[in-house]
Amino acid sequence: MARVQFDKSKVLESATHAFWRLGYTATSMQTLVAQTGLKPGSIYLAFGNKEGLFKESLDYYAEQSLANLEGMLAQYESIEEALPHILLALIEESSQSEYCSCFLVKSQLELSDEQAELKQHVSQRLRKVESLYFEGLLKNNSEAEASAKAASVMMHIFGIRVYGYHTNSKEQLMNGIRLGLPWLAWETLH
Amino acid sequence: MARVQFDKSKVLESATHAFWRLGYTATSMQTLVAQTGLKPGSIYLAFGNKEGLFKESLDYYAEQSLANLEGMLAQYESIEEALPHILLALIEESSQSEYCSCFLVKSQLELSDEQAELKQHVSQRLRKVESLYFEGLLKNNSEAEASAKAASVMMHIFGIRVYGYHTNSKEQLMNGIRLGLPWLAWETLH
DNA sequence: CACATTTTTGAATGATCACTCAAAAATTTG
DNA sequence: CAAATTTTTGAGTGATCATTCAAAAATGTG
Repeated sequence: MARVQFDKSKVLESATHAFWRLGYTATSMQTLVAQTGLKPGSIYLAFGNKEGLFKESLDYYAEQSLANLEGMLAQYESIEEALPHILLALIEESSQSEYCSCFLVKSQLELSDEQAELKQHVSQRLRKVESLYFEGLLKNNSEAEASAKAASVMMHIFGIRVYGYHTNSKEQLMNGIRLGLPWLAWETLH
Repeated sequence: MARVQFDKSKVLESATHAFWRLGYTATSMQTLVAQTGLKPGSIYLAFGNKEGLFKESLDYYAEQSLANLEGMLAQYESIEEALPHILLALIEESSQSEYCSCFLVKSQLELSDEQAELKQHVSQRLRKVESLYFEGLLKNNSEAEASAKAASVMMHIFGIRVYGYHTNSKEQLMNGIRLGLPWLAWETLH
């Protein structure tokens, strides 16, 4: 065959799902072979090695997340209006069965300094999310205010990702973020 | 030998350090053998298996953390006064080289539903931390207020643990938590 | 349609995984 | 101090790990 036969996006979809759920280390190549339907040789030809497939899975996830985020931001007048909806969606997501937290957050915490390059790769995608919030906040805030508010939003998102993974209490999460982010336009939620 | 020869607390210290830094899956028994100085047979006689050693390491870490937290809370008049110092210490910690985030948070996110028992074990220790904050907050707050504030504090702590692991900006973290926790007695910090 | 090129196949590789166990050593007990 | 009990030792276990590669199959090219 001179043309690629498999659907790369479907392969990345299933690889992402496996890595997301089990983590980088705990996902074996044999699991990936089973999940993607590809034979070992095909994976190694297309992605180099396990780390290569992991990186492309991270990118696949990050691109979808960023696109989804930009879509949400575009739907509202201001970021102060959009964020309550975005955060509510994260909280709703966290109460689903088989909730896996955030692939980027999980990967960030799993990687140690021995995998500095991979860790930086993840870190870069997380910074991209923060800069999206920062840019939006610059419209109605000074640079210092926008920076602090973006950091606060990121910490609350991380909070939801961790808190929501070990407890199942939407109400508790909502009360927490309403208290911590009082400058958002919560009144437009209903 | 009819008496245990090795110092259990020293063994748990080094095992905790390895699990904390590398994660449960990525820490091999051979690494643990090298780090603890014990031979495989001794580890298995004392702790049953890798999971048993991991659980005792989690408990070792959790007990130290809770004791340290209780010590900090006892030093101040109110929890509103104590928390700025506690959070500042977490931020300072996050800027150290070889910072490993929080062992409990990392473990919580690493474990999937396939390891439900271990996951619950971690979850229980995290809830213990939250209930400590909740109890302290009950002194000056209604039950509903104390509950929401405790959730907010936990989310900010999770935020510091994740944010501080991928970025190195004490200032950004401080600005973020001052903004999100305005009801704390920040003025007593200096 | 033949030949060059590229992809797929899947059994096999050596390394490393968690874990075992019989023998040796250390300690308690009588 | 001798016998009983318990711990330590460390080479060895089969299973699973990431990865390879020669042969087969599928396409592009002239």
